[in-house]
Amino acid sequence: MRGNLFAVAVNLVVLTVRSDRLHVLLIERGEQPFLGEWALPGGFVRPDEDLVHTASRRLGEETGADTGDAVLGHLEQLASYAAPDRDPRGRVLSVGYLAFVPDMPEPTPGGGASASAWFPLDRVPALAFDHKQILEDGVERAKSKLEYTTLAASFCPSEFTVTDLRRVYEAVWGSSLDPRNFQRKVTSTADFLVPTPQLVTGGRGRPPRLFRRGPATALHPPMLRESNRAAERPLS
Amino acid sequence: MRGNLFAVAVNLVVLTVRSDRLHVLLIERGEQPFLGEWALPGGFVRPDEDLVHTASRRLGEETGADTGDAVLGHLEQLASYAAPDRDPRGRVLSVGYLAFVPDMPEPTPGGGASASAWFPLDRVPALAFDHKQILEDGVERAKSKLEYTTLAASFCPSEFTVTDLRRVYEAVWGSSLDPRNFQRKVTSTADFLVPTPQLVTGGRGRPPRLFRRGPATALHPPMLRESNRAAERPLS
DNA sequence: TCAAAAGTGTTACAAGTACACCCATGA
DNA sequence: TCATGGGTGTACTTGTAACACTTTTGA
Repeated sequence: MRGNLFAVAVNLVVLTVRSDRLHVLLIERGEQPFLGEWALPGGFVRPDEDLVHTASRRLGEETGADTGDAVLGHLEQLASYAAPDRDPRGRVLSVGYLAFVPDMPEPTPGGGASASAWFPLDRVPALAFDHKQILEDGVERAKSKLEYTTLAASFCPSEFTVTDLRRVYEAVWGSSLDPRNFQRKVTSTADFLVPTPQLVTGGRGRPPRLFRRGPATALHPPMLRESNRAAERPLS
Repeated sequence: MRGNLFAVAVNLVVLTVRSDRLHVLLIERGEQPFLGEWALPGGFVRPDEDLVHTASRRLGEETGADTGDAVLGHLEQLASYAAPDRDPRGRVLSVGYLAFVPDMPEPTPGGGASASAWFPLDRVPALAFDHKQILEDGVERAKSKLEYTTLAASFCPSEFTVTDLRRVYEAVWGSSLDPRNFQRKVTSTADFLVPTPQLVTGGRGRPPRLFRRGPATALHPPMLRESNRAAERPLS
């Protein structure tokens, strides 16, 4: 076997929707290199540890929730990054992971971080290493995954309304969707949403019904974003 | 930096269409471990070499064509595999790459291989390491990429007929498509196919026109495979 | 002139878009 | 009772499926 060895790290693009905007979890580095700069959470893969185990462990440490195995949330491999000069310490390969989590309290930093916080995607600071690229790849993957899977529900708590789900799509895609057609589309897709007997009272209009995730994973036919069809209609 | 280091390899899922069937390029290992068994072509990443450079270099060595940079063919990263026990020599992370190449002459083995050959996908022997998994992931990725991109043309030579292109879809998906509707679909997608003035004579029927690839990369709306439509209409 | 493959036209149907309209609640 | 958001009905439009039909060649 060749002698050129790599350190292998995992970096997480953890996305959530807060206040109708897509946010990413960033940590402030508590050690060299890039001490004090913002970066994606991550860590080195331990001996005898599989990649997804490292990712799920670090995700739990940063968010407090065990989102890797739980019903809520979603974790998948994104891509690997190994440019020879991407880390000043030497040859480090980073495997990017993409995570969707429901909105949760402020994070508690772990794993070599001095602070951590949720950033809206249009307010992301300069990032250490090549993490800007990893983040962009993750966001692009997230946008297209919503088109042909039911993963948007991974951003929601265990029970949610159709409007909650629509706001996830609008936040991730940055465009607005027709509430009436959206309602019909998601409620008529078999096994996507399971209705509960409960309605949410206290809001302004007619109380919406609460749903749970169904067993469906794919959306056929897909939900199309604006950009696929015609000129984009910005949200705001 | 931690002391647990990995060797990093690249493994290629090289697909092509020969005789209307999807084939994968396999090598017979010329060294330990798994000496004499079939495996995906690959190799270790050299110092100062980026992942895609390793992949493109090894692809060129195995096929004789420089398909990574050329107009013909396609090369993309697939996923990384790093189970602790996947290689008996120690901790080895393998980055899978997926390549589409036009049909070409028999390959010449390189890089630690004693032989290499194209195998139809339904005649693939047992594979070394976890290469069966990598191959399955690559084939599944290929199938879905044909749905929403123009990459099917990467399997064709620089000039090809609509029927050539249709046979690519049929070989990869393992299903047959209506030649008349397929014709309309691909010729009416802007910038997918650029007509040349030439017709192919010598065949049995009306001579088909030759096309080149256009600049389009995405297919909107996507080309749907049978399985997508059948799955969505179960027992009513 | 016949068989075969390329390519066009047409009808039927499925799905998405746009929007009118009704429902159920809080203020 | 009005404003607000949830939810349904429906005409219009786009795209696919199925298939009849014409075109252009070799045998």
